[in-house]
This record gives sequence, C-alpha cells and structure tokens, in this order.
Amino acid sequence: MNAEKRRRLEKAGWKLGSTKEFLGMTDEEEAVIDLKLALARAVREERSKRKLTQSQLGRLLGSSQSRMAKMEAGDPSVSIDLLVRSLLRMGASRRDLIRWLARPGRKAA
Amino acid sequence: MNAEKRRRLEKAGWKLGSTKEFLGMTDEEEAVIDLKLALARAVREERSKRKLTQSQLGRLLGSSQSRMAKMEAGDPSVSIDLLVRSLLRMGASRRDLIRWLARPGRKAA
DNA sequence: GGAGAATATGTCAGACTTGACATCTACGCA
DNA sequence: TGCGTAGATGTCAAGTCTGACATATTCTCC
Repeated sequence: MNAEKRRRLEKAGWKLGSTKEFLGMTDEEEAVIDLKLALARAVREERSKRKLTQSQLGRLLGSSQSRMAKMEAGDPSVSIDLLVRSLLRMGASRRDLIRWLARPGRKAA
Repeated sequence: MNAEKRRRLEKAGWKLGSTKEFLGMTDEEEAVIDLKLALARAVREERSKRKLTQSQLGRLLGSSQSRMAKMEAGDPSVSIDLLVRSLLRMGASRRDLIRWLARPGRKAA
C-alpha cells in the first residue's frame, strides 16, 4: 500500500487518520474496502447499462439518490449487505456477483 | 422454493411468517439468505480445519462464542459484512471468498 | 456563461447489528 | 449419574447503517 492508494481512499471518505494509524490498517480492513469498491463499480456499471439516473435507481430500490451516490462511491457508511442486496435487486445473479468480485481492483498508479 | 427449504430456513431462525408472506419473499431476499448460508458454512469449515472451538475463535476475532454460533448458523442478526470480515481475519483471501460463494448451496431434499 | 439535469456531500432520527452475558441443551466419559 | 466441555439461544445497551432531506458541485447543452 502506498501514498497514491491512500489518497484514493481518503478521497473516497475513509477516515484513515495519521500515518501511524494508516499503517495500522489491517489487511482485513484493506481487503474489505477493495471488495466494497469492486461492488460499487458493479452498481455503477449496471445502472449505466440500464441507462438510469441515480434518482431513478433510488426509486426503483426503495431508496434515495444520495444513497445511490454513496453506494457508487464506496462510502464507508455503505455496507456490503446493501451493495449486494442492491445488485441482486437489479436482477444480478449470484454468478454475476462472483464475476464482479473476481475482477481485480484498479491498481494504484 | 418448497416446504422443505422453508423448514430449513425457519429452523435457522428466519421469521418467514405466514405462507402468504413466505411466498412474497423476493428472489433477492432468498439469494441473500443463500449467500449468507454459504459464508456461514465457510466459517465453520475454516474453524474446524484449524481445530478451534467457537470460544477460541471468538476471542481470536475479538468477539464472543455466542456470536460465532450465530454466524455459523446464518442467523438473521448476522450481516454479510461480519461474515466476510471474519473470514478475511481468519486469513482467507479474496480468492477463497469467491470459491466459497461459487460453491452451490445444499439443495432442498 | 447560464439554466437545468445529474451527481456529490453533510446531517440526522430511526432501524438494525454487535459484543457480551446468562442460560440452556447435547455429548463424552468415568 | 454427575461433571466438564462445546455449542445453541435469548436478551440488551451501545454502536453502526439506512433512507431521507437539504444543499453543493459538476456536467451538458444552448
């Protein structure tokens, strides 16, 4: 993990605190974040494919535009549960989920 | 979905209510439950492989024996996040997660 | 360069999840 | 039978997540 990646994550709203705390981020935390980002990308792509706005998708899923934005940004306030449920409600299959998880996350520059 | 499966799920603590409500369970809900059960099985198998008791694993993960039991039972009070985090903390890789998700759930008898 | 649509960000009350504890059941063994 | 260990189940205060709303920013045409 490096500075570039740190910037990406902080930009996405993860409160990583001091460098010390940052270095203390466990592998598990990092893996969870990456996993969420993969699902977040999937939500955005599925929405695009359907040519829906965030507002429309929010209505469709019984939620709001702002939460769609947070989901797609991988905001820390969004759980894996919510991401998975949303994808499934958009009609994705378990197979699709697995495909998205298998797709490697963007490497830091 | 059939009566056998329903019995399995209710046994596991899912409050499915009347048949009407049960039939109203959406595909998304069912998919989420199956997914959780797959992860739950994975937790139990990983723990067995390490020859740990639920108490030991609980201590290891900073949690309790009772939560380990609930996790392994796929209890409704357990989130996908918790299951995933637990597996990762046990040293599982993203690849492992995917393998477990890809493994088909037990079919109703 | 301004209007309107789409998306992003901040906040919060209410809902849900968590670790912890107490208690209960099931099994093995002497 | 009684005891010790492992696992299951119920409950709850404290913590986290959710949908909703308000507001801000970015994008896209003209």
